[in-house]
Amino acid sequence: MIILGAEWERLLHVIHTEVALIMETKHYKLKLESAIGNLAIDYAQELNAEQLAVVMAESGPMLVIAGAGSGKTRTVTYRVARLIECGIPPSNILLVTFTNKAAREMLHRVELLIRTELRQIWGGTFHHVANLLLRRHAPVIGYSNQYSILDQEDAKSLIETCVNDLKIDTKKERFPKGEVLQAIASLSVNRGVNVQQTTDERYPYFSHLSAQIAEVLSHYQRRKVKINVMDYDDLLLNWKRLLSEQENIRRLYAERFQYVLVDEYQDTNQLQADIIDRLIGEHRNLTVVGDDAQSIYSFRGANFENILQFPKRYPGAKVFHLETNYRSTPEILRLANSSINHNKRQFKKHLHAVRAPGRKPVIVPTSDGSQQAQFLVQRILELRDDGVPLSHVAVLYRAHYHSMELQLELTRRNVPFVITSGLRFFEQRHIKDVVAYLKIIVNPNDELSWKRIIKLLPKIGNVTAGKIWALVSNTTDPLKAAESDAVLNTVPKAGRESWKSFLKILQTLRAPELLNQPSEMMQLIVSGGYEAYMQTQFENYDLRLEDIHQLSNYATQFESLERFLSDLALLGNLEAEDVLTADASDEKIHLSSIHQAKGLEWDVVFVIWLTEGYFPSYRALEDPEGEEEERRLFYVSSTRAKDQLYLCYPLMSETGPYRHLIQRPSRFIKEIDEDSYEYWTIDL
DNA sequence: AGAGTGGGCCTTTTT
DNA sequence: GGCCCACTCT
Repeated sequence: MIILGAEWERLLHVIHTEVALIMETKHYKLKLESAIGNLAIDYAQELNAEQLAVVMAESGPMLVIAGAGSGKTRTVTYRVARLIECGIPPSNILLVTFTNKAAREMLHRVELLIRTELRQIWGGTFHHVANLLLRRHAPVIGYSNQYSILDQEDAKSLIETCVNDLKIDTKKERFPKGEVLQAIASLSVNRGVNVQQTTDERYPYFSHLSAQIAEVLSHYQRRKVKINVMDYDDLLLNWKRLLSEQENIRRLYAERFQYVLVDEYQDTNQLQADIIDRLIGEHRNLTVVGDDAQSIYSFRGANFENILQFPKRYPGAKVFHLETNYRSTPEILRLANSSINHNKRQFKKHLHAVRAPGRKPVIVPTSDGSQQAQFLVQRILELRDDGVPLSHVAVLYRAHYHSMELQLELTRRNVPFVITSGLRFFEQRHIKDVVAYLKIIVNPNDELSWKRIIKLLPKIGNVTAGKIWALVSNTTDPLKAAESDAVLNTVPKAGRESWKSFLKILQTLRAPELLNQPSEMMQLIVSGGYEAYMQTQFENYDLRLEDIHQLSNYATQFESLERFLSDLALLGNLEAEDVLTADASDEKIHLSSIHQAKGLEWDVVFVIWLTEGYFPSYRALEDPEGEEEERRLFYVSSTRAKDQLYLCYPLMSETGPYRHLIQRPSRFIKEIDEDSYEYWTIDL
């Protein structure tokens, strides 16, 4: 057999990682109870009976139905601590959570419990773990280890390029936009369903185009491999491929991860469930935790059948229930229960409160959105006078634009607030521009980043950028190729001077002493011309410059450029805030979409725009399962409150898609028990 | 081919 | 109220 160079390297790589993994992994088939006795933690003292049962359970598949506020995090934390106390090495545990922040917090709490540092434990989101694995094994499935990660916007624009390449006439007949195509691709991959079926089910008005759509998407798929990039879905898909196409790799990780815990299981999709199925191998030590009543991500492919059918898919699985709510007053819980009981498809549960009685939730009709905003500000200030700090108050809403009026009013009245905004920090233009420079240093084949930064230069638009890309791609060293005269002559005369200084920056960035110094590199990009560019482009240039400085500061803690870039791509919205701004939450009220409020809690919660069409949203109701999911969303929002809950609905709206109509209160308000709340009428 | 301007359209949720 | 698109001028 003749083995060619690249193939040989791939083999070497596989052998190398296998050996490394075997060295780390041993077989642990402990009976957990055999190790009780010399435990440092007094579990029975610190947990209630329901929680204790979960923590002490033996190996094997188990499902924990954890109601809102029932101490889910606590339970998972103690279970991990206990596994470690029983002798399971941390490196044999995998903890998958919904955000990376959640994983960090849980692991930190475990460290406090067992008084040891836990570096070797693998924890994070599915995407994060996928990235860790793929950085090791990408060559086996046809990528280089230096692949870049596309965010949604990048994915969208690459798909649009594909539509252009295929010369599809988007005018003759209305063809879906990049955003829709990206959503179709994503749903198909995550639900394990083909494009035809996705369009039929979710975009029936594009059904007749599904052959063309499929063509665009397969073009997109090949294109990504060619330029060595993965989008969010590829991370999961390629993780699954690794496990199903490479039996040796699957076996290694099945043996390595002796205990797998998955949090927020109700929001996993088919692809994620498949990955877990393949990963747990023969030992079946899988703990999944979640609450079917809080499944709110079907729009991105989550399938709450995963949690409902878990006992069937894992015969012999034990099912545990955490039904004691420590968070909310009985009044708030009663209202939430009375709403969620209208859902048919769920596990039966009897979530009960242990806290002392408090105030009844309040329903507040207002004449319109601006009166609603005035009421909120007034009530928030009264609460502050009564000793409730602003940081203990949150306003939640179904869609980001519902908060616009309130933001104006808060600003006008000088009430400080933080907002987990629609636009993620890292998706802002100036951040993406600077990061694109770094990306091509790591992955010089990254077409999107190339085009992004050269289009910032004067006299270079789509067309010229395309020509330049054609010249530098398919060369062994695209960064070097950019210095050729052929490229310079492609640039319009008026733009050649700035092109030359651009080349200088590229050269500087590649200097060996800057290798893996993302922070210094960013400073150079800014001083090398980007600052001047920002001054001409943005009226709030100084704020944006400050953002970049903070990011650069954050970058200092990374030992490699590639790690920094992966982290940025996979960091959620909330986490960005924590990472970059120390003072984010002192003495400020919190505005958030309900989705982003998942897992959080506040003393006082206001839910706004509880108006038919807004919440539940008309769009969501188009789907037959939409109403139940919207009701779960309402359940999530009301169970965020500890002491006080206010449900507000304006009767008239001057803005928004359904303006100038008399609005009706949300069905979610009408259907709850009448004596579970009181009404307030507002005079302002 | 790029850059700038005005009219029409649409408002869900995100790793 | 903001964003995208099409159109026009350079």
